[in-house]
This record gives sequence, C-alpha cells and structure tokens, in this order.
Amino acid sequence: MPVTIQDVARAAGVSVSTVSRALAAPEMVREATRLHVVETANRLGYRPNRAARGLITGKTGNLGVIVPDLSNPFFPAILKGVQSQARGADYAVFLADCDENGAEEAALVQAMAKQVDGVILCSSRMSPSQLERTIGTTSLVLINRSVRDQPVVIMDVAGGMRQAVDHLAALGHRRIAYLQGPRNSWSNQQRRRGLRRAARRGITVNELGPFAPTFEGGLHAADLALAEDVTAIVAYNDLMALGVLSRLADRDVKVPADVSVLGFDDIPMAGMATPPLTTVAMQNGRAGRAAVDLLVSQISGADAGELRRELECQLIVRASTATPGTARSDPPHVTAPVRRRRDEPVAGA
Amino acid sequence: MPVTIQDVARAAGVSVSTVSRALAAPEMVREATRLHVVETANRLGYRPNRAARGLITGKTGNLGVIVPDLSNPFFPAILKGVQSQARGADYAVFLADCDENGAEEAALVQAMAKQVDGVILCSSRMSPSQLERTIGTTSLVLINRSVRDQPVVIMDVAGGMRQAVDHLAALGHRRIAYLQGPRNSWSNQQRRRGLRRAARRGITVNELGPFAPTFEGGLHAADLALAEDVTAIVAYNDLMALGVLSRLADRDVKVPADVSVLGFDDIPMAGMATPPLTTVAMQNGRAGRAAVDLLVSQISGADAGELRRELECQLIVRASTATPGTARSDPPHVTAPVRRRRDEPVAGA
DNA sequence: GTGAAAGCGCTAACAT
DNA sequence: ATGTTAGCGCTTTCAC
Repeated sequence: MPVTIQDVARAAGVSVSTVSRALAAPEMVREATRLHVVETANRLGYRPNRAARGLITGKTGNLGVIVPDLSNPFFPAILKGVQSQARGADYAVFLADCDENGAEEAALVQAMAKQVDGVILCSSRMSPSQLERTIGTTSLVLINRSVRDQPVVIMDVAGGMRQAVDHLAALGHRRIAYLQGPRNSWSNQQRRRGLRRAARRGITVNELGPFAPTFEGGLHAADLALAEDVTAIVAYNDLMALGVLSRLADRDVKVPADVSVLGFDDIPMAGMATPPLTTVAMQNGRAGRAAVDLLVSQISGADAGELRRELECQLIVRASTATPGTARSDPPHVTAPVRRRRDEPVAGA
Repeated sequence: MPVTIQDVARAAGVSVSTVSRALAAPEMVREATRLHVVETANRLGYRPNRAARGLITGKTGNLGVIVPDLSNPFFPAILKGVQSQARGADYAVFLADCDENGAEEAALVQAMAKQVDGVILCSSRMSPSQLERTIGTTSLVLINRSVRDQPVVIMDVAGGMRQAVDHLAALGHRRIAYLQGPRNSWSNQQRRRGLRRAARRGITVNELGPFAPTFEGGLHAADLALAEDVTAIVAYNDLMALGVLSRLADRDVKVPADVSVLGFDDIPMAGMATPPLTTVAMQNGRAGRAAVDLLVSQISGADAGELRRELECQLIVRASTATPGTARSDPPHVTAPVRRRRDEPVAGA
C-alpha cells in the first residue's frame, strides 16, 4: 500500500539507486534525470521510509526527549523549544515521561536508544551512578544538570540569584528566607548555593525546608517562613511561590508591602497570580533549542563542538509589584504583622 | 557497536531464528534453550532493533501524537495520559507540535506515517477537507473533534454545560454571557451550542466575541461582558476565564458576589487563581489514555472495536467560591456596580 | 551518470 | 524443535 522507492523507480523508468541518488545526492545524477525522478516521486506521493534508511546509514533522524513529569508546567516550554528546533533540523522527536523516577528514566533511554540518534534529558532524576552508566549508550545532552564532560545546557542560576538579591537589597530587604525544594535535587543545590553566595554584607539568608516543590508545598512553607523574621521569601520555584502567595493572602499579609515573594522558573501563568510575583526566569524554550543544537552537532560533527551552553536568567519584576508597596522610600521593615500571629519569644533573632 | 541478534545467536551457539523465537514465541522453543538464549541476551545487553523488526512485520510499535501548541497548558495533561497508557501497551510515542497550523499538522502526519502504527490528533486544527484527505494515511484517533466514522474521544460538553447552568440557576442567575473562543473552532461551536441548549426557561445567554482563547483575550472580553446586563460569565476556556477574573479584580467587581465566572478545560493552576474559578473540567488524562486504547484496538483488532468514547465533564466548584458571596440566600442581582462604569443608555436591555 | 548487487537487523516461511 | 533462506525498503559499494 505505501509507495516505495521501487515503485518510483519503476514509474520513472530508472533504477532504485538512481532514485535514491536523485533524492539524496543531486549532483550525482544528470539534472534532467533528477527532475524527472523528483517529479515522479511527488506525483506518487513517495515518502522515504526513514526506518529502512536508518538501518543502513546508522542514523535514524530521530531525537529523544525525556522529562520527569509532563504535568509539571516547567517542562512543556522546553519541549516546545525542542520541537521547533528539531523540526528545523529535520528531526522527529520521541517523547517520554519517566514519572520522576531515575530508574525508569534510565530504562527509557535504553528503550529509545536504537530508534534515536541522541537523547535530551531534562532535569534528569537519575542518580550519579545511573547517569554514569547511561552515558555511552547513546549521544546525550543534559538540560538543567551538569556532569563530567557531557554536553549540557544550564542556566546561570548564580547570576539570576545575584539579580534577585540586588533587587531585594535595593528595596531595603535585609533578611531573606529561602524555601528549599527536594533536598537532593541538583537544582535545589544550585539555587540554594547561588542565593547564599549572592547574599552580600548585611544580608542574611535563612534556609527552610525541604518542601514539596508544589503549590501545596508553598502553602505549608509560607507558615514556616512567616515565623521567621524575614521581609523577603525566595521560593525554590514559581509553583511554591504561588502557594506562598495564596497562604499570605489568607493570612492577610500584604505583598509586597509586608513581604516580597520571589519565585524561580517562570512557569506560564505565574504572572496571572494576584498579587504579582517576582520571578527569576529561566529561558526554557531557548534551553530546548540549544539542547537540540548541541545534540545535532554532537551527532554529526565528529567529536568537536560546544560542550556547555549557559543561558542567563532574567529577573521579571511584574508591573503592579511596584504599585501597592511604597518600598523604595519606605523599606519594608513591617515585620510586626508577619510575626504578630506567632506568640513565641523573639529567640534566635 | 550495538549488540545484534546475530551476536546473541553466536554467543548462545544457536541460530538467529532460535533467538528470535525464544524472545517472541516462548512456546516454540525448548524451555532449556529459551532460558539459555534469554540469559545470553541479557548478559550481552541485547535490545532488539524495533525499526528493523518493523521493516518486516509492518508494525513499528510506535504511536504519534500531534498537538496544536505545547505552550497551551491544556495539552500536556492529555500527553501525560497518552504516555502512561502507551508505555503500558509497550508503545513508544512520537510527539509533534503543529503550531496551531492545520496544513503543518497534515504534513506532520505524513512525515510520521511510516514510523508509527497510528496517530492521535488532539484538537485537530485541520480543515474538514484536510482531515478528510489525511484519513486513510494511517490509523487515526481524534481527541476533541468528531468526524465521519473515525474513532474519537470527546467530552460530554452538553452535559457539562447542563451542570453549569443548573449550578448558576440554583444560585439565582438569570442572564449569562458566553465569551466565545476562535469562531470557527469546533470546540467553540460545541460549547456555544451546549450552553445555549442548556439554558432553561427564564435563563438567557448572551454570546460575545470571538476572542483570543488566552489570558489576554479574557482581559479584553471582561470589559465587553461588564457592559452587558449579566450576572454570570461563562468563558470559552479557563485561560480566558483567568483573564476575566484579573480584569474584574482591577475594576473592583467582586467575584462571585457581583458576578460568577465559569471556565472550561480545567488547566493546571486554574484553582490557584484568586478569587477561585468554577470550572467545567474535561478529563484530559483519561482522554489521552482512552485515545491510546482506541488506537491500539484499531491497529490490532481487525476492524471491530469501539469508535467513540465520550467522557463526562465535571463541574468543579472550588471551595472558597461559596465563602465570599451570600449567593444562596441572596441571589446576585448586583448589576449596578458592573454597569456603573459604562455611561451608555440602558438600551438593548 | 547509471545499474546491479550486497546487506543493514530482523522475522517468517520453508526445510529438516 | 531448530537451522536455512528470503526479503522488508533503503543506501552504497562496485561495475559499466
């Protein structure tokens, strides 16, 4: 039923090799022949079978992407970038969701390996040893995780945190709480250290958690943060930050008048939250595209090629954030309403 | 470099066919042989090349999914369902994003066709004729769109709208605005008609739009809705509804005291918006899984099999919705503050 | 410049 | 129950 190269050859009155060449190596056939073949192919609606081609060339023309969880709004943006860049490079993409499971992720790479030329791992959940074992199975590019001499696309978390601290410092904040995500997560370590190092003279960072990196985690974390003597809260990610905002609203704490809240990741819709959130935004779409670039160059370009692409983070201070507070002229020292709800002694402060 | 079936055969001291059988047809080889072969295969880390297998069997073991736009939070939930169900059935999945472009979508199906056993089209953007032409290329299952005798997974929009109207009627609402999405969208027609038909005696529906099915579209639509004499707004989707809520908040219109807002789709995070949104939720995860079921049965099961799976919608009335208003005892007739901002005559009311 | 033939990794007759 | 052979659709020597 499907049109094969044989069909085209027969219809065009040439051999299969000529058809193959006409389509793949234009300069190896006479122009007239090429035209005739191409015309015939189009007329019959011929589409080469890439699987068969891959069998002999060793290249499938496919890419694989594995994400920890599609319901995490963080990943679709990366996928979108991967998609568009892959299409541009004439690659099709396999997608898999490993359900936050490192072992499953490793298994998926194995399962994909034969059908793809390389795999992009987003925020890999593999343990270092699993990852080590997986490297070598196929070409690999990591997003949001750095390892050995493997090609990686990472975000300049340190830079982002520096921007965040500068921003908060300019608003007069001196004590910041960091709400941790999953303790052993590579991203959490990155962000935690980034923030700690960005803290300047006169600014202290209080690390709380770990918490679940979810809206609910934020709800929970907010109460603990309120118990601390801070005027700013930096959450592991935007999802948590939204939870924090929600809880703060319930407890009648004004944002940013009483407390500034910062998120990380810039998930879609974060800007729709009220009151608005300040976010250290990662460029997920660009990350996806960059990963495809690295992968493609690794696949084709011998052994050279870039190994590490670092994307800068952007501090997004949403419009109305500035409005309600009088932050600039009147730095938020309004810790009273925050602590008011806790009747514990001021110990530790 | 990769381990082939030849390698296993050699290592196990049997022929390739025996290896093939030992792995695929356990009952066709002696148990001892089978064990030996399987053990050898595992030891060498052999993984069959599915592309090569597909070349001869005609089955690839792959599924394709095409979505209009990955950045639309509506689709990842479907993808997640597809993923998990596909994995269970031992299928790998190709993903493509057609950027809301029907022609591109059709082209993607063609491009995938040879590498997959079937394709799932989510909210297809193809024109009827494009769709007609695409059918037959490969096995197809549609989600959120109904056509000919093609297998489809659809939502019981009519039922959902009935629930919505019942809900609003119980709260005392009599005049409802429907904010349309893209005019020619199949979903928009569905929802519009569903709502119109659900409207009972004494309840009128005011159709506005079309609007962009986005947060921004909602911002815009809200102002137009406020100019109408309605107490409830049903938006084409949750994204628009969030935009409406945001605009209403800016204009100091209280929800749901002054106006009730309903969305459709139940995108993740919709519940995090303040004030809370009432949503007619579609079961996207289940839809994805159902689509895989239909596709698999269509691929394997000759020509029989279910053709149409209809999933019920759920009305999600979020907890705090009830709190602020005194809706039950005091139906919202507070149209004054809504209209107050427009100084046009009451004409048309 | 073009055709004939070999073979990629695998399965499915067909032998034994 | 197992081995041998042909061939899936394609690219790529190798002849001509």
